[in-house]
Amino acid sequence: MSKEVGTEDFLRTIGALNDETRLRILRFIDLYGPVCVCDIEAAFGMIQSRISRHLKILKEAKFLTVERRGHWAYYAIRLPLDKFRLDVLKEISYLEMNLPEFKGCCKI
Amino acid sequence: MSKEVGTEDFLRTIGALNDETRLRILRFIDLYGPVCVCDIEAAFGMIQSRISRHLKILKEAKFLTVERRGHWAYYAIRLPLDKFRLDVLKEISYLEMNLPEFKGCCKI
DNA sequence: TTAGTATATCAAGATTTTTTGATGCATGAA
DNA sequence: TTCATGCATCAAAAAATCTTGATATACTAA
Repeated sequence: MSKEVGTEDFLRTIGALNDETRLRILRFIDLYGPVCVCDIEAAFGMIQSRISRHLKILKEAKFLTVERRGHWAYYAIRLPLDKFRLDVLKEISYLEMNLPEFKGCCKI
Repeated sequence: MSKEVGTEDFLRTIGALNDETRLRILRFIDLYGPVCVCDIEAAFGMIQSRISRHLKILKEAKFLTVERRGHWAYYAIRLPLDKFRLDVLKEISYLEMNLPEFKGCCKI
């Protein structure tokens, strides 16, 4: 961040973090690298539209990027990440949260 | 932060930041040192119950402390601030926000 | 005591956000 | 083509948050 100008971007970033599900998804992706939506869906036991929405919010807040490959959309931590978002990710890594296991679900 | 355990504290911290008015109040207090509620009320042109509520949220998120002196309650940045909250305050200091002027309103 | 001021809190309405289920759009296989 | 799958998006209900006005508390001065 830092070179951003208005409060709007900052609020979008903060708003993206203001939800426990999104924190868990963010940490999950941070840990398990690029994953597709169905991986998250399966791991978290949540319906697809819900996951999809949270991913969109995290993407718009510039924490994530998507890359589409065939059927699948792979979400990953956006690189490079600015200092503030890195600080946030580190802070999240310290949190005691119950994260689901990762088991790849996509048959590629 | 960092030594905090659950996501609850983190979410309280993030939630406190997830409001433009609170960002402005936080920056205002960061700039103008300990101020009383009526100072903020006067500067921001908002009613007292609204300011009071936001101050409470910022205090519960450990950004602020209160010290009561006679009629007045002086709010200040909590010291010492942990690294994450310091990072946040610095990030907020970069934001282009329109902050009201400070004019002490309390006749002590 | 009484009155006035600064602040906190409550309840109700307004606004925003989250969740769900339905639908639509691609892609790739048959 | 046709069909199934992965994902995005929409609308409506549910839940959370913000704002306001009213009221309560606590302190001070007269």
